Amino acid sequence: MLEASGHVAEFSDFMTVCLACNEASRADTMLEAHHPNPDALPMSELQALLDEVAPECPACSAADWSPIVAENLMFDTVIGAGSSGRPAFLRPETAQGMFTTYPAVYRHFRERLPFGAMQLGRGYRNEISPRQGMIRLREFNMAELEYFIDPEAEASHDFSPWASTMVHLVPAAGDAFRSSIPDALTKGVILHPTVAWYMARTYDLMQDLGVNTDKLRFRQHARDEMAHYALDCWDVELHGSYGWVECVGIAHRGCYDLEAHERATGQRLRAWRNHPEPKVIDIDGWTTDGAKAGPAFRALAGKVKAKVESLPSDATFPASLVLESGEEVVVEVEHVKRVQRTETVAGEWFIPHVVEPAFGIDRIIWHLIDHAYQETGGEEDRYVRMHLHPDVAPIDAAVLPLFEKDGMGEVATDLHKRLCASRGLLAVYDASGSIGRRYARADEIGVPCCLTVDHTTLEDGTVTWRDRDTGEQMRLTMDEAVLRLSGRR
RNA sequence: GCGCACAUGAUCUAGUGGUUAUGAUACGAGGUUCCCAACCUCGUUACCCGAGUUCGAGUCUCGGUGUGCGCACCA
Repeated sequence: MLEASGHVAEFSDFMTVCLACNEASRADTMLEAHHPNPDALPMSELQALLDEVAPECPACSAADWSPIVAENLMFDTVIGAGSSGRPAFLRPETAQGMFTTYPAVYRHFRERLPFGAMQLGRGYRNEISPRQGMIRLREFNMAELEYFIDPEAEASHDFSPWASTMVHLVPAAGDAFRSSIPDALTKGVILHPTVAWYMARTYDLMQDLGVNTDKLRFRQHARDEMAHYALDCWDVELHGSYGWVECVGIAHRGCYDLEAHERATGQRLRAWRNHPEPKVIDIDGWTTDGAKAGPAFRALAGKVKAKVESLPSDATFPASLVLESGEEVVVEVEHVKRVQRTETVAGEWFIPHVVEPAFGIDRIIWHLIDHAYQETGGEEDRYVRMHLHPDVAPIDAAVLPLFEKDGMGEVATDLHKRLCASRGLLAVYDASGSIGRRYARADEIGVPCCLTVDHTTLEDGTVTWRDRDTGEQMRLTMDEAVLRLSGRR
């Protein structure tokens, strides 16, 4: 499967080590001046070119290189124990399983395009030196959607909700600019409507998760950067402490993947398209008479048949034919027969195209936190707030009795229990320290609101609702507070 | 992978070849306080791992691991 998808080849770098200083370099990178595209060379040709050119080591200027070794970015492992173990790789992305199960998904969607399959899972890459904390991991989480479409069908996405939403676009050619996504599609900057559609949907998702959209941009892959099969590809980049980081890739992969797997396995990975009107085809030509041609041509019979069937209806026999493989044969009248019939063709099989939005979960979560984290005050009076969107905040509310006496503790405990019993809600109870200290604790971990129980609560059942972001307070009955919080879910 | 640096409670940090290893913050218990990290008392938690040198190593040496930075790498 990984060979079919190109990962075995594509995820390899050809490395060579300088025998003088032990510095490892990529052979193809060093030979860029001597070949138009050394990246595409097979290993043996690259080795020959390296021997011929003998480039200087970028580290020590020697020109004495070890034989080229293929370094694969996939982790290899062994399935099973001892000598019965079979070599295997940890997947570098989740996508491939969705291509190989395409026939089942196609059936599941009752054989009608468009449809999509999604997968959430881990991928593994043998990064040489990961660094950058959660940004480059050897084991990471991703969510990928393979959305299969008919390349000839008119896309009918409704872009009206995004008509006035200006986003930051960095096209492959030309300067960055602000535009709405539908405008960029109309102007031909975004090449495909379905790609534009997922860009728009992704923009909404990022906003709903609490990404600061001023720190979001769409960057189009340049031609030479795009995987060779992709027709168009836009990354969503988020800006944080590491600068602009690719967090989502939305790629139009054409029919590359299904075609590659079909070629590798022989299994049909296609969809059926009816013609608007069934096509009536008159077949008028020749074929071989197997009973006569078979014994006459033996091993060549198949090729003779192909050749004869390619002849026009006015061909005459006997005839001397040159086969595709070069042999010349004489075909007699008795070897052939006329074919004349009418066929009705209702439609055709074709390989769907696929648009793939792929989300780097860890990178997105990291940026949610990066964007939400805010320090105010100075060295002495630093105050930290985590402005997490309420939908992603792990704790929905904090219940704070002003004091744990005169029954306030009991009322607060009851309120806390009520909140936690509400579906999808998680509240914490905190009675230690001054009230300000408890607000600070809650702000620091991003609790969107605090509910404070005081003496008035004992009299009329109202609590103070304090907003994390503004510090503003209002009085609500406990019923209203519970309702409000569960309504957020 | 190469080079350089660093590694002490939950966090930040002081420190020295020699009794019980600083301090602050945080956290817990109690007190106080009627709404934004106040204050008082008490309390819990640490020298990255392994080997070596030494009477004695958290401190010195070597190796390992991890993290950061530079180079390379980043489909």
